[in-house]
Amino acid sequence: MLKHGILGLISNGGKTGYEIMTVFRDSLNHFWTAQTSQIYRELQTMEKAGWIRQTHVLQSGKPDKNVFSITPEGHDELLRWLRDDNLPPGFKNPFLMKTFFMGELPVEENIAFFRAFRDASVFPDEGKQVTAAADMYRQAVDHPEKAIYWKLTIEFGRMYEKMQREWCEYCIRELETFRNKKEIHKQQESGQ
Amino acid sequence: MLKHGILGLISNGGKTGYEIMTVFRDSLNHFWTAQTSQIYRELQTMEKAGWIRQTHVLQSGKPDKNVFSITPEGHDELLRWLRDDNLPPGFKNPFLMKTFFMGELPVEENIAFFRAFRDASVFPDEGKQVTAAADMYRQAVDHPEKAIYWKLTIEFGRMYEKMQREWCEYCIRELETFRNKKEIHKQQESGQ
DNA sequence: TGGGTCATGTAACCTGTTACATGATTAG
DNA sequence: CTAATCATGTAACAGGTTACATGACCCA
Repeated sequence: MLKHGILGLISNGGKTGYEIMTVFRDSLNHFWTAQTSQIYRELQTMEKAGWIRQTHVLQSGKPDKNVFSITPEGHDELLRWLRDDNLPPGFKNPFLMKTFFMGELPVEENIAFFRAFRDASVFPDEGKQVTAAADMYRQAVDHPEKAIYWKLTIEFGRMYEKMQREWCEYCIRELETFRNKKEIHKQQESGQ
Repeated sequence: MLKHGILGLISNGGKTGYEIMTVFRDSLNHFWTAQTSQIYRELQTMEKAGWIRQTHVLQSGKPDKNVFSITPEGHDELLRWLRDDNLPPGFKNPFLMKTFFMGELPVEENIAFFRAFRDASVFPDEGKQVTAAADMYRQAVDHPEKAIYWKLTIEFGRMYEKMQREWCEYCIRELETFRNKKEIHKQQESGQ
């Protein structure tokens, strides 16, 4: 998957490992992450596979760099992957895992957990996003059709966050009802 | 993470590796997956860590089994994890990755992609869910507080699916508008 | 002179997937 | 008779994280 992300990124112009890392960090961070260590490793295997090709570029005042560009084989692979209706691999959601086993803790603590989760914005911070947006729109001068797809992924992030907040509200309501029922039960017991 | 899921599962009664696998397959499948190979490996390392303890049980008419139960140390670790507000590790969404690079394909193909995605139910099939629900409610006789948390995760799945369908609708609308604009542009050109 | 950016990587480790291997019982 | 269920694992590989290591230039 990361391999295909890299192919997509260099499909409109060669990039260094470092540049690829910055794009992941600044623009794709709301749906994928990648460390330099992994990027350089993937670049090596992709070159062996013939999907990309390396050019050593000498620079003055800066370290030399290795620019990776896509080969025709790499572009074929990119299209093949885009068209392939592979099911996503096993879905993992750590928050739901926690939620599932939360019964081990007091209800009050769980309500606090959901309140904190609701208030914590998971979506990348405004500042970075504005920069990323600026980059995108600069690219869009040449390729307006690229910007639209970026907008679609951003909209997903927004909708996901909204849904998550609503889900937290639902959880809080459910747990409060549950807690209140228990309270009444207790009071009745001690009243007898 | 899987380790903590396993701890949670055996916190209310020892289980075999096989039983743990069936719970992942039947009840937790909407937010986590795990193969037996991984489960048995994790059980080994968890035993070494002192979180769980193994009892060999002889059976007649069935193969012998190894029942794993949680130790006090394991239970401490479960609570520690539940309370730990660790950020989730790098979020990965293959669908958004594809969306981002979809500009490489014709718009018409992309619209078809979103239509297919919208119509494909990612949520586990009804039948299995009913069985899982029955299991949960059977458990709930003893522990009504456990069933509520399961309900919360199910509700997340429902809300997520709904959001995803709405997002697909949004994407289809955006791409149709984009396509229509291009069409008009083309007609104007050929009209000149 | 100290921190940020540009630039490249290695090593060890952990997590997850795929494929393989075995074998008894039970229900249709 | 055959497929499903119960039951246990190993081996190889792929993907991802953390920690470490180096070094020059530029700006404050």
